[in-house]
Amino acid sequence: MQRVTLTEVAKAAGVSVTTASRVLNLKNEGNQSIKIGAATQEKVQAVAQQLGYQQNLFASLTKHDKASQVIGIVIRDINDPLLAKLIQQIQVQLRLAGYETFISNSNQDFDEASQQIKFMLANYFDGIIIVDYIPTNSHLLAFLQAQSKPYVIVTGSFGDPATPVVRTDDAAGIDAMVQSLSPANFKHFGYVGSDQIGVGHRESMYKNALGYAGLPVISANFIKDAPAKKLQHDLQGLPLDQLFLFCATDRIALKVYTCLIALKIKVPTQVALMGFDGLYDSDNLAVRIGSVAQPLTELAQTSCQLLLAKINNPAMTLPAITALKPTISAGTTMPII
Amino acid sequence: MQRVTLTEVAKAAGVSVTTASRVLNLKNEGNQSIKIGAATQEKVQAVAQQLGYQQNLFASLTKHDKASQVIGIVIRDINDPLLAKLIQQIQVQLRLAGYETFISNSNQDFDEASQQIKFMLANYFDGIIIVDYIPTNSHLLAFLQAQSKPYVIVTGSFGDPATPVVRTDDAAGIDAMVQSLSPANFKHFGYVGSDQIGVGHRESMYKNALGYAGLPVISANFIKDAPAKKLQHDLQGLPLDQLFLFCATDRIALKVYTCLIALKIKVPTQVALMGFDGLYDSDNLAVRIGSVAQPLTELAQTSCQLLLAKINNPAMTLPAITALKPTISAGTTMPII
DNA sequence: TTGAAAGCGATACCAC
DNA sequence: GTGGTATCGCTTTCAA
Repeated sequence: MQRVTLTEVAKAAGVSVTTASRVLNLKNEGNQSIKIGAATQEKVQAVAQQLGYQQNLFASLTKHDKASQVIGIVIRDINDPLLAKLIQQIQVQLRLAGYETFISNSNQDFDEASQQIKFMLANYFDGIIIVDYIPTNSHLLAFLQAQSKPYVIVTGSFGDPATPVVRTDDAAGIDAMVQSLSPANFKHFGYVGSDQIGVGHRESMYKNALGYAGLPVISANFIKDAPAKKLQHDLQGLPLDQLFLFCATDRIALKVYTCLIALKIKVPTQVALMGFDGLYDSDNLAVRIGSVAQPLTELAQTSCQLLLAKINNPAMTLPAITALKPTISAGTTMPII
Repeated sequence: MQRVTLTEVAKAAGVSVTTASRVLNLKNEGNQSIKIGAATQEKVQAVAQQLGYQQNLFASLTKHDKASQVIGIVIRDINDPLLAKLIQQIQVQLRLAGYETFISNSNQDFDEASQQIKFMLANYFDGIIIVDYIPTNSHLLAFLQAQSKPYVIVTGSFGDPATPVVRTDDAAGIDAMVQSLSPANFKHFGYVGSDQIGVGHRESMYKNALGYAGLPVISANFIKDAPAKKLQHDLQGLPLDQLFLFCATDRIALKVYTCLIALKIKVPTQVALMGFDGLYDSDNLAVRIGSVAQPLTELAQTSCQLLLAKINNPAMTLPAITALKPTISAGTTMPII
């Protein structure tokens, strides 16, 4: 692990550490105000290169607590394609603002996440973005609030007034979806749910929206997520004609789709299908699942904007909740809406 | 950003920094050899808590360059579900060994990856794992080799003798797949490829394996990845009877599957389907794509093992290439093999 | 244009 | 048990 230090470079180049430091920083930032002899510069550069000198970022940050230009992201599950997309967008935003990003995956484990967040607090990160955690336990939250480190929570549904949360307005999206339906096209309205965390509330939102729109709800047809065989069996119990099926997530919708096709049910003529998330927007499949699409770009933009604002002005107070509206995309599983 | 320093805690508690440091480290590690007065301990703990003291990890590492117990991972694309799975497994392995993990996503951009790797070199990471990069450009490689920081490359197909690479033996997997086929079941053998990076070589491996097994290759039927409409059209041109289709990836296989179903072709009776990667091993879909499954666990284990070995013994030389064999899983798109 | 020296936050060694 | 002090690698005054 023995790395080459600036002192060694300076010694080898026959200059002082001060000069060596200046030369190397000159290279990095093009600071013109400091002038150094051309010969000295060349010599130091050459020696640094030859010795494989690598600046110790940490040490260079210690004094005058400079910003590190690094943001940490703690993510609930990196295998969730939606979250992966989201952090990619966040990363793009941060890069535009000149920040590097380090991601910490907590793998669905809240204790793990706590530890990682604490780890980031103990580090040189300028700010932290917490993705898709709903801290039911308020211990960590209190801890976070006690620190001066700027942070933002994305997609979690927590609503503590002292906690800046940026999230999707699921209810507004589901309302918009229901309102966009042509009532003449459908006789039945069903739901396929899931036990996945943070998704259950969509069922009642859907029921509410249907009730509000004066559309008939067939609660008997609300079936839970299950293995394919089971799902296929349950689907056969539904009135498979002019049926509108809302699925809690796009993943479920895709599964339902393959089941329906296997049952020789026509989509969207017999059964129309809508998912949630906007996961399959590209042409990766032969079908494009209609969906209430998460406003990923806006989520990313807003959260970054808030975080950066807080970093640049630590005194400011961020809004507790910023809710963003999803957009409706018909895909190929819906008749024209 | 003003964070509370140890000095402030010490001052507030009316003790020396030394004592404060000792108390706080005592808490973290349960070191029994050092004895501190109970009253002092309590006081320091209380003050630290109250002030929201957070250890500056960096500063505590400067001296005697201690290990940070942090490994950095640079990944080509976090949106690639296979890579996401892989790094999750790596993370599990590293956690078992007591290491924290930070992920840097380079988003398919090699320059970005270079920058991130350099950034990690400039940091306190104990080692670096580079996931799925094929450095055609040897500049970065030379740079890496010039540093003393332990590193391992996973899944990249680069074979520089001084570069430790852990990878999947695609050819062995494809050979095994072809050998496992019952020749009586199939008349035709087709391929659906992709322009995706690092995947093209599977076509020739497949052809070789077929040739070696004395099976007929219908090269006319090797079609490229395309939009669903195009793919569907191309598929119709194939002899859709006792046809075995090998797809370069599981994603392509899934797309092909949905196209075939839409064309009312029966899988696996009329067309049998095999993908590559082992991506859809869970019950997320109504179909389980047969696949040459990447040995993810082994890839993770091996790469971590090598990296940790190098960290613990910097003098050792890691093997240039470690190739691991995929396993064949029939899924539901293959007749019993 | 260059260098000496102070200082950043924390730990480790050596006194007391 | 506790505290003073050197030290880590680097940047930043302040002199020269």
